[in-house]
Amino acid sequence: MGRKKLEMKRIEDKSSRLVTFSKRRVGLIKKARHLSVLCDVDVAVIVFSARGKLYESCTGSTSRMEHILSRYQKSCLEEEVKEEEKTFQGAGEDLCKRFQTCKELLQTVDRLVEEKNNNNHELPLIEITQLEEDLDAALEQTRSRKTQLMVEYISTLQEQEKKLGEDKEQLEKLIAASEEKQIKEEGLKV
Amino acid sequence: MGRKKLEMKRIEDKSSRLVTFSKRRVGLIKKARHLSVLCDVDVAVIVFSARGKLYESCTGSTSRMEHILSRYQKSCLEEEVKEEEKTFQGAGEDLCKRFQTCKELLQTVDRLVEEKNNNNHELPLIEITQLEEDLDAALEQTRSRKTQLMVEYISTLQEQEKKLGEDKEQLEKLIAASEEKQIKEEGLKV
DNA sequence: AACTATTTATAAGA
DNA sequence: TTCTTATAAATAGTT
Repeated sequence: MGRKKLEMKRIEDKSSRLVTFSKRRVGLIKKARHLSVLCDVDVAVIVFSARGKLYESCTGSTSRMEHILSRYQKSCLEEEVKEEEKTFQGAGEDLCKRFQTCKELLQTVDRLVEEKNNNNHELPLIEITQLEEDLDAALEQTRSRKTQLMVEYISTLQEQEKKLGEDKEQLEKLIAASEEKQIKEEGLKV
Repeated sequence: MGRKKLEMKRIEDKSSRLVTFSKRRVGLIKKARHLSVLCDVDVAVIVFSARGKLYESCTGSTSRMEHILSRYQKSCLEEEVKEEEKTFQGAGEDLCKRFQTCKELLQTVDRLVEEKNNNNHELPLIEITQLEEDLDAALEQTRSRKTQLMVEYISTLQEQEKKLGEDKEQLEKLIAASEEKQIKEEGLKV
């Protein structure tokens, strides 16, 4: 749309490329807004310039990028589940597929944690502590098994400790009694 | 761009709105692709129709929505940190700010976990187990403190158990010896 | 930043 | 939907 038709390939002249980027980026975001307003739909646009600068636009009912991205991820998960249900129907295979979905959730979590770590190389101790505590809370539903095993183990050990303690007491009494007896007997002998 | 200039507001006629949605959606994604190709940049477009259907486009170096969204979130976090560093300079306040950033990460994790839970109301046991194990792995760096305390506690108990076991053995020997002595003495007496 | 010749997108109609 | 076409919008190259 201009004096000359452009080939659909990277514009080699840097200056032209930057100018075109500026113009078309604005144009794209404008078009996104129009689509959103005219058709009453949610639209998000994310652009990263060659130098990594972020340009974003989010229009529609929420106008919050965070929200539309959350909706996007949810939508993808739902789509996956549908696909899985279509393609696989055996119980075992279905399980494997659901498992994969979990895997992907975990990859996202992994990524978040990793990015967090990369951003703040030296988290203060207090923050690490808080992070740990809060993550613990978030995981409460799923991570109970391992903790439970440990608790059970502790409980077993505590019982053994108690039992051994009682045994020890009894044995000490026996020894005391035995010694008393010996003393008496020795006393008698003397 | 057509026979008539449109007002920039929701198209009330449903049929027209749907047709326009279809046309402009395709147009928007085409423009996104052109921007990406011509200027050699990464572009993502997400559209949700009024009925919740997802249309997406991701063009550029990665062409993976997952990747550009991860980059987006990273970029946002970096921006936040910058803003914080600009606005706050006291050590205490800085800590509070970083803490908030952590909070937001955790909210995202919370949301993911919650959404996952909402999507699959009845996760199979095997899957819960895997989910828990993998989340555990993802958290390894941050959640060690609590586990460590438990491990230390177990270790203490184990030591006590061992010590008590040894004590018990010794006491039993003493009793045995004592009894032997008694028997001898009783034997002598008889 | 503006301008303007062209190309592109698309609203309405078939 | 799909195609056609008149017209609006976007924009490439120029200033």
